[in-house]
Amino acid sequence: MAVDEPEGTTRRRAPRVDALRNREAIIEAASAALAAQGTAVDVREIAGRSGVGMGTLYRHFPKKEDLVQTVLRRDFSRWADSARRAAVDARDPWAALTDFYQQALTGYARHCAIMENFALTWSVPDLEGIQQLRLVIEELRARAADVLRPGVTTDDLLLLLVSLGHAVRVTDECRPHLWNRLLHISLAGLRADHGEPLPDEAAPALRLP
Amino acid sequence: MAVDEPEGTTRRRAPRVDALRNREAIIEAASAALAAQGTAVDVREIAGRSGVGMGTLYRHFPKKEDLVQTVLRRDFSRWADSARRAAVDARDPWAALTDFYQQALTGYARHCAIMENFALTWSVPDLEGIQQLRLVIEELRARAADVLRPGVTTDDLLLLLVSLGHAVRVTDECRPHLWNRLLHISLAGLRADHGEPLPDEAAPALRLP
Amino acid sequence: MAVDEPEGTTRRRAPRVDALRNREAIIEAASAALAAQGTAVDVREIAGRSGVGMGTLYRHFPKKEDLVQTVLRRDFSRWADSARRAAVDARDPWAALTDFYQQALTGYARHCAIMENFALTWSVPDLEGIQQLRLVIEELRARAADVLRPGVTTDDLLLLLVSLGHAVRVTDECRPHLWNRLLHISLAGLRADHGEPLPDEAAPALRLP
Amino acid sequence: MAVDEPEGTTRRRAPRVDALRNREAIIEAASAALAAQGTAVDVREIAGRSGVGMGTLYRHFPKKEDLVQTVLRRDFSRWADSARRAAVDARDPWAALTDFYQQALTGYARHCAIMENFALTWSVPDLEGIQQLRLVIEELRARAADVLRPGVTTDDLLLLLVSLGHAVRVTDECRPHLWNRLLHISLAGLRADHGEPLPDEAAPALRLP
DNA sequence: GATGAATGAGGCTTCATTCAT
DNA sequence: GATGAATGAAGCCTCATTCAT
Repeated sequence: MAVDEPEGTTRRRAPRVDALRNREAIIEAASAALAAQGTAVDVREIAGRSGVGMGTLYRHFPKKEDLVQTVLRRDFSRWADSARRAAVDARDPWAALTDFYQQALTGYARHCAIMENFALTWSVPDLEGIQQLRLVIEELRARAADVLRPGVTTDDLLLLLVSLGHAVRVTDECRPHLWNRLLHISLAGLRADHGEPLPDEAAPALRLP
Repeated sequence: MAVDEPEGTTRRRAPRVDALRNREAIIEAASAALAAQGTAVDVREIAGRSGVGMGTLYRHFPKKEDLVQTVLRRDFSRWADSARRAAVDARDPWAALTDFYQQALTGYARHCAIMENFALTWSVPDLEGIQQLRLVIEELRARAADVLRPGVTTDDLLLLLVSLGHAVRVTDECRPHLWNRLLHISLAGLRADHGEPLPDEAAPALRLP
Repeated sequence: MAVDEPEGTTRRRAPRVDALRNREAIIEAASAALAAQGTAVDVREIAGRSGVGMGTLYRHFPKKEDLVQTVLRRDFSRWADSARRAAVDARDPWAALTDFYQQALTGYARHCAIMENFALTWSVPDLEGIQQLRLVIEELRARAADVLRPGVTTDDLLLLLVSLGHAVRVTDECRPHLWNRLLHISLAGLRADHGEPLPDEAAPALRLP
Repeated sequence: MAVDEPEGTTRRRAPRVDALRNREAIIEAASAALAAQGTAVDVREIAGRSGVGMGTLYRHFPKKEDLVQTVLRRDFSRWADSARRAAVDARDPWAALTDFYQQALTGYARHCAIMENFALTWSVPDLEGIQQLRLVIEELRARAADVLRPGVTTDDLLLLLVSLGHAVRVTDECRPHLWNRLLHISLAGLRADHGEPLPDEAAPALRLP
């Protein structure tokens, strides 16, 4: 403890440089480990990969869950961002939508833990990060309203992303491009040239047109 | 003894013939537990729920994996069967396809462990049970060929099922009918009235139409 | 229960023929299993090999230990007998002794559980069966007294048997005749042509001649 | 902290450097437990005796087998060493041999697990530790060649050790010096004053002289 | 602040023994 | 009496978390 530090103080001091570096190392290692093995990954492995001891890891993240959330928020945001950027570069609203899906699914869908987490979107709707993605999708939907089948909501588009994300994960290793066909099919289904309204969420249709 | 035995009672102290009843109890309990918690469920919990001791459970299923496989094969088959039956009753090929998805997704998609297992479809393609489902889908596809978008394969339809199954699981508790809308969208995408060919699985399209 | 059986009677009735047959089958199976795997053998395996159920086995032998003791006594006696017979046929007292060892070690030394049990000879000296063997050895010793080194006791000879039995068991599979050389060496050491007295058992010699 | 630490205390809450102390405590406890109960000893008991938790034990030795091997190698080596030292101090080659056996049998022969392990000498001849012992015995044999019965091999001497080791173990508790007499007898049999050659290992003699 | 050793609850599995038919 | 299913106490091992240095 520094000599000029007043007793009993809790003044926030700038964190040590190495503490920051450690924190980053932990997050990077955790990101890789979570991507590869999902949230079931052993904390020891993360500590090992980051080159820090267990104590250090637990100083920065008192519970495994804290670390997982931190990493997932970061990775999730990056993912959402990369997908958003793909969309803004597009030449028209429809291309924006398709490029968005393409990038989102290509980019992070193989991140095991993101997919696990993404599945929680609806059970924990205020999940940080998801709002960001919602906003992007909402805007894409608004801009593409003319070419979208009437009644398609942001939730529909979000769920489609979750759904296709799972398809990607499932086929990534053995049939790496199969999901792309599914994306085409789904996107075709989103286009405006279909007459029937979509079923009301509150009243499940037992008969399909 | 047997005649005055009230129906539906008998738990604790199960004998000879009731080995079967125990076996069924174990399978039922395991089915419920696997559906709710996936394959990570504790064997003790299954034993507890079935009302049998660990030894009994392990007499019937020497390894946890044996029990899991037995239950999954059963549940998977039932699932596939119920979906198939929904299809055969349909009034036309297209309705057969849509009813099949409707039933498949309504029926068992909330079964955690089936979904885990189903996700392995492509990495372990000879997974028992999957062939049965493939055959059903293959036939549905053949019958509906006229109304299906050209180029749609059995694998596409199978992956769509896996993909929507995930959507069901994800939204089942909080938005129980949301997936239905996604199903409509995807089915619309499968219809014949779309001009462009689907992308070749071997050559990933970087640009979507 | 037979009609003419008086109430409350405990008159020993002749055991059923099949009960006897079962008992024998259990003992035979246990003998084989114990010989091969020692007392650590699974009771289930014995029941399986004998073709009876667990309940039958436990009716005849309420504890695993009871069965083990029964079998070992039988096998031990047979062993002792076969060794004794080899001795009585010998042409002279020394040959009787050597043939006895030869037969004893050749015959049953590969019986895992007998060896385990034989090791208990001294800690449970009234072990049934051991007395029989002691008598045989005592007689052999008496008859061979002239050619035996003075002071050699029955216990010495018995311990030599236990000791060599272990050597047999240890080398039986990979060097099946090595123990025979050790037997020769030991027997040579038992002959009369050595001057020094053997150390008193009560006073451990710290210095050897 | 270190200077005022009383010697020989410290149990519970062991730190950094004391990982070594813990490791040693585990090994000591395991050595005692293995000596007393053989390799069937419960891992929990070893942990309990060492005053560490299961986790600590498994940190140092990931599998029970690892701990067992570590301890046995250590104890075996110590045993072999103590026997070797007894031999080098002897006044002549014959005394070296006898002192070696005396020490080897006195010292560690009561170590259950070493005996279990030693019994595997021939089935796993490259068992670590055994080579060390072989070398010692080989040298003793060479030096004592003049007084040894012709044809006695290192394997003979090694098997004699195993064999007598078993005798020690068997009699250790109830007749603690009985084995000493057997050792005298065997050693007498090893001396040069016997005319007949030992039987060839490959051709079992059916008739003894 | 960093380190990594220590902890112990909890998971899978085996097997001697009991019990209902 | 026979049967074999049921029982449950151990036994081995893992891993999130805490703690002394």
